[in-house]
Amino acid sequence: MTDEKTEIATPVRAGRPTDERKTEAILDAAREAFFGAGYAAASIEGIAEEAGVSKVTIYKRFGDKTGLLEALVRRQANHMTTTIGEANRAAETLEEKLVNFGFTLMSFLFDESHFHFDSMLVVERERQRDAAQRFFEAGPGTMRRELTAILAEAHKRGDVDITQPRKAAEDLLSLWKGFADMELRFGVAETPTPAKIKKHVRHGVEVFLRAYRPD
Amino acid sequence: MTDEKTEIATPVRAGRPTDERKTEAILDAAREAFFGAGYAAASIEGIAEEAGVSKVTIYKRFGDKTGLLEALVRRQANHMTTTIGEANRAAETLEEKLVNFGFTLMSFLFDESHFHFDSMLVVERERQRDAAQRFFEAGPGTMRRELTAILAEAHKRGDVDITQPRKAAEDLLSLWKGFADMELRFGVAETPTPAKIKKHVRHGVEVFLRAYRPD
DNA sequence: TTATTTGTGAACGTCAACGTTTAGTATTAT
DNA sequence: ATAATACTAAACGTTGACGTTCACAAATAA
Repeated sequence: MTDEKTEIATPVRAGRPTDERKTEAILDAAREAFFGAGYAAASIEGIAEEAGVSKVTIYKRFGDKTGLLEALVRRQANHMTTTIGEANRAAETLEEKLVNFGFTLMSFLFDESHFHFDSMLVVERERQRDAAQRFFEAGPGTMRRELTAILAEAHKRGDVDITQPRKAAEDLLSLWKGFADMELRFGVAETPTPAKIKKHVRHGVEVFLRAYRPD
Repeated sequence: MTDEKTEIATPVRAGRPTDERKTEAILDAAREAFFGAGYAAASIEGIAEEAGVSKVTIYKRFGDKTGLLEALVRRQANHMTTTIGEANRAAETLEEKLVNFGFTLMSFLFDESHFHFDSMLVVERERQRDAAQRFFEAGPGTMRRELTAILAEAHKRGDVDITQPRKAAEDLLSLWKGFADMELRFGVAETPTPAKIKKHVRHGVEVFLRAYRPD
């Protein structure tokens, strides 16, 4: 076996190799198009032009329009998973830890591109039920799980008085997401700055800790 | 003036009168179509058929597709305004009052038809900026104003310790809307029953009052 | 160089939807 | 009865988008 040295991910096929940058460009363009206009209103032709790519290339790579959306959802979900992985950092106090967690999370959720994505997926969830649920699992579902663990541990240490950590995690997530989300969704407010997000997250943590303080 | 008896809203024109039930039927059908499929994907032909009405009638009444959407937004906003009017009922304790308010509100927000409407509007808010903002004013905006007033008054009476009633109102609204909203939006949960809504609202009020109790 | 694969551009067929027109029917006031 | 208005069905022109096909250019391994 002389091929022993070749890594797993080396196809070594003849002919012109696929340009992965094109794949990324297509997905980027698809994101903008689907987010801005919604799935139905977005056109493959427009996406191709925006990506600087032939329409045929898109069909070769993704099959059809739903295939493109699915690939996009998968990439976006991965992006979210890694982001959340970074959110759960160590910190001195519980308050600090929660603020860190919340800040990373909300920065992501209030990011323009994710925000539109979220909106689109809601409309499309009937036809893309699997995709929507997978996305929930990668995003809010994981968030809830990790936050629940943090709170359960804090309870054990006596920092807070929480008998239903999962419910409490939902409370905190709700406080964070909060009204700013509604304002954004109806277009009455602009995307919040990092400073504003931090302030908002801190406020949420304060209210939360006041409600769940021990004794 | 022999016409003194005639009410203001009597045009008394010759010819066949317009059938208002058709207008309602069209708007109902439009709601279902726009909500289910999104604005772009919904078809006027489909709406006409669903409403049992000729396509031409829709164009006569609403001009074009955006006109139809605008009329729908207006009706939905009115519906919301009246619903919220009923939400602010008197009650013995503050807790009771808040639970009442929240329950009426959340029943409305979690209603299937409103829920989809909300989602659609988000995607369409770029092209329907006025409509979206008007809707926000009629809905969440009014909610926040009324709840702020309730909380400010409760603070005066010493029932709670709230220095920023508007912010606190947003907190409570956030707690109510909460995680159930996310689950619903991603299609991982069904529309909650009234009993579940009430339980959820009560939980929110408890957490809220614990965070903002005096002393 | 040659075989092989990626990618492009342009054209094509198809379809669904918007919005209009037309000829005719239904319903009302006078 | 007549005039006026609401409404319908069917057809039409137009546009835009999906997805395919084909001939050809580009890039690579052998």
